[in-house]
Amino acid sequence: MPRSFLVKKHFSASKKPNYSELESQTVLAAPLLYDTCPLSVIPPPEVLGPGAYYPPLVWDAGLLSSLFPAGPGTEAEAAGGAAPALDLTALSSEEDEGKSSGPPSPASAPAAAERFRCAQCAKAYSTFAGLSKHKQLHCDAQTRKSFSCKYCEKEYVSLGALKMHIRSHTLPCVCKMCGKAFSRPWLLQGHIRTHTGEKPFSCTHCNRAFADRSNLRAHLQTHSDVKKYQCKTCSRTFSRMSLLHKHEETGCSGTR
DNA sequence: CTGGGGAAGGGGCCC
DNA sequence: AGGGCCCCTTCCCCA
Repeated sequence: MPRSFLVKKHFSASKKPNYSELESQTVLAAPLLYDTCPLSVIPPPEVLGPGAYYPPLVWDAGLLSSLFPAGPGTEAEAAGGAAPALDLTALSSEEDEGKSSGPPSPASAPAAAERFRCAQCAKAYSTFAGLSKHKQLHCDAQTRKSFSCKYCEKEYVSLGALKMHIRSHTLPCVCKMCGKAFSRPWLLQGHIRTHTGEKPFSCTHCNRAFADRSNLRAHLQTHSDVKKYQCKTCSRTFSRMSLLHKHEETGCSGTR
């Protein structure tokens, strides 16, 4: 399971997840002002999973210092494993899947892009911030106490990570034109383009314009004879991974 | 049925 | 540390 689309299609009545609880909250009941999107929505305590918490940790101002007693990024504390391990292996493996932009192989020689390496899983990062976030979201979560989301089974080691996740439930960024809500401001920006018709990303081959850069990137594949995604069986190439998956699922004949 | 476009979600990285 | 952007990925719909 590569990803869980926690807030997917909640505006479709037929496929709407159980967000009755969320919809009763002030975040979504607020005026539909996309330009007043609260960028740092701190969920009220009742939003967070009560049973899954370690109460003294939750809203304590000294929380982070308690999580990182020796300062963030200390390899020793990461490898210490003093706290009881949590079964977040599924989450970790999920996160590692399909990340072609991930760090280089741990086996390779140290390089500029590998200056910061996770002591637990050996993943390397070019910046300390990258390593720090990785540890907070994944590896440290296996050895530290965690913050659990009330709405789903996800657990995070830091309040910041949990806050970011909870936004996918609270959807603080609301479009004032249609009322649709999003977890992040830039998602809302992209959505607003569907109203304004703005398409800032143009194809240099056919001048077709797109509102989303990723969609342009996918479109560019259609201009290429040899496309990015190739079937290992028949060598046929596809412009999108989803098309390759379809091809494989329907049974590659091995020809063509 | 297949390919392509539109829309959206989430993690990683940079500032 | 947090915000914003980038990138990848997925799902849905339509021609």
